[in-house]
Amino acid sequence: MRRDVFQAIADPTRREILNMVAYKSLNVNSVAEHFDVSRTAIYKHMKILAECGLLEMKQKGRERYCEAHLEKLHEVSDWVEQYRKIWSQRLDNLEEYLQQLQTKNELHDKS
Amino acid sequence: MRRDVFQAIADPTRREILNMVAYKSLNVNSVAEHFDVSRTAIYKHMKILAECGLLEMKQKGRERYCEAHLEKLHEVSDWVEQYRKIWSQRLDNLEEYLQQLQTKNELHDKS
DNA sequence: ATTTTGAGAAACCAAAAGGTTTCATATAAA
DNA sequence: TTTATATGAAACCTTTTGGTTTCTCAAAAT
Repeated sequence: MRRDVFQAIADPTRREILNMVAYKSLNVNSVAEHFDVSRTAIYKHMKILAECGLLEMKQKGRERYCEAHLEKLHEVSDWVEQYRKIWSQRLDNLEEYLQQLQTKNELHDKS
Repeated sequence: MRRDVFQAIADPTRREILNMVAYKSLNVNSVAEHFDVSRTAIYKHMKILAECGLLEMKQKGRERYCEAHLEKLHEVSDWVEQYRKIWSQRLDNLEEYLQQLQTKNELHDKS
């Protein structure tokens, strides 16, 4: 049972669940109603999200309200950020190179 | 065969492969050597990365060099960024609230 | 020309993922 | 008190995943 954030967000249904509870807490049933799979299936997705810390379930009477712990996504954020730096740096370099090329051509045209 | 970026990066071996080729291209065998599973297993991981656009395989003689297309990670970057905004905003609000509380207490102490 | 090497494909397998239906239990509502 | 509702757990099933071994093929090296 690998239960890390990367694996948790790999499933599109779980990403959608996360999005639903990102702004306001919802109980299990109201989340499940938005999908056309069984409540139990959705419950299991929510459990996975909870197990890796992306969600917290708070009992309130017989209901259980789920709130997102978005900070947990920092793991993904940090991971992707290192690569974003690389690829945007490369884009910048490319742009600069093209700019230089352009300048050279303009000089050449004038001569 | 769901082949999206989120699913591709869910596997730790694939994340490591991506990291290996992020800075310089490597052929299949030299990537495989760094892991203790079979070359074929690693090859399949690389194929998955290639199929979702995170990797490009370029034939060179009998070797095949793999280069990372990190820009493809923008899908993840964009997705996580929307939530990062939310959670950092919430942290800011909390901090501001605590600051105000502190200020109030100081005024109270002086009276 | 023969052998070695790098890579891809095929067939197969066990475990994990994602789903289902059914049952149990606690709380709320009638 | 009885009934309805929200949730959790169990047993089960199918497909996908991650791995294996074996085979083939083309390019390099001998």
